[in-house]
Amino acid sequence: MFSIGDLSRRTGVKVPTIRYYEQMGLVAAPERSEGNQRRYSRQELERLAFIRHARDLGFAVEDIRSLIDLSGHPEQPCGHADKIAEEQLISVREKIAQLKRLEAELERIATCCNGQTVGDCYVIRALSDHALCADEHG
Amino acid sequence: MFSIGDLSRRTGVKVPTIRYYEQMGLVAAPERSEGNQRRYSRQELERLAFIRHARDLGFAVEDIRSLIDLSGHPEQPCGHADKIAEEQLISVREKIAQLKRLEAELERIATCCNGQTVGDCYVIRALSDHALCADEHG
DNA sequence: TCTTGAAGCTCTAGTGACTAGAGCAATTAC
DNA sequence: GTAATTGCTCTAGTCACTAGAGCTTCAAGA
Repeated sequence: MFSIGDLSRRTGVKVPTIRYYEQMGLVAAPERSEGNQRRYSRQELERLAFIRHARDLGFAVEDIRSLIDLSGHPEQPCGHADKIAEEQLISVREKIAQLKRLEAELERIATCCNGQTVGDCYVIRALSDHALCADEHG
Repeated sequence: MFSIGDLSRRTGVKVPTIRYYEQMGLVAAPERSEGNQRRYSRQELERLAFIRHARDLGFAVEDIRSLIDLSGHPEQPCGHADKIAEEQLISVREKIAQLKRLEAELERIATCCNGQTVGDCYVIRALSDHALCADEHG
């Protein structure tokens, strides 16, 4: 049996976060010691590692809930799991595209400032006047 | 003079968000009509457009506060403004790098599933077993 | 002038995914 | 036995909004 601290060290999930996941129903409430401390089995360790891994990949808690539900039914078709992963991939790609637009604009703004004072600072001027932007962002 | 709705239409900032910015002290409390409704001047319109633009570029509200303070002192050196923009650029680049790692991993996971059921679904297996990952992420 | 409907007002609470802190109790190592 | 560490519950804070209730004001047409 593992204490909550053991679980935290083995999965990389912080102790308060584990308790938060329990509150949210992502992990089941575990057994308790005589002194009311949480005691986890290996199965619960694995589930938490699964959650950690999915969070690292950017899945929302609700998606993780679905994936956990699915993994409890290994005989069902996996179209739903594939769909969740694919949508996550699409969402990550959209975020990358948006951030790249920002990067381009910021790069232009941050490197074009040859001014000495705020009065002729390109950063401030560019923010004040959208017309100075190279293209649409946001 | 503009109503809060005029301001919203002209800047693209939603009405509740304008009120929220006022509460946060990002925009000053404007004059009021006899019936207690907000009435904005052109100057306030421009400030809100500045804020909108900076938010679109991903600046945090605290950074925007600094940039606004700076823009009120055009005679001061603009090193601080440049620094804020540069740090924002660095932070955007870090986010892009992290998301690209996720993209690679998700692509591998989402496209490798040739299974029919959850039991042999690569998405579920990859999440359960970090050892299946191509490299470190998260 | 009256009426109607849109727009405005304040206030509270909710979002997501945690994080921080207070004030205790239990466990573990020496 | 004792001291340090770890654990417990509970509340509140983070960020940047967003939603909703219940009310008032405004602008345009009849």
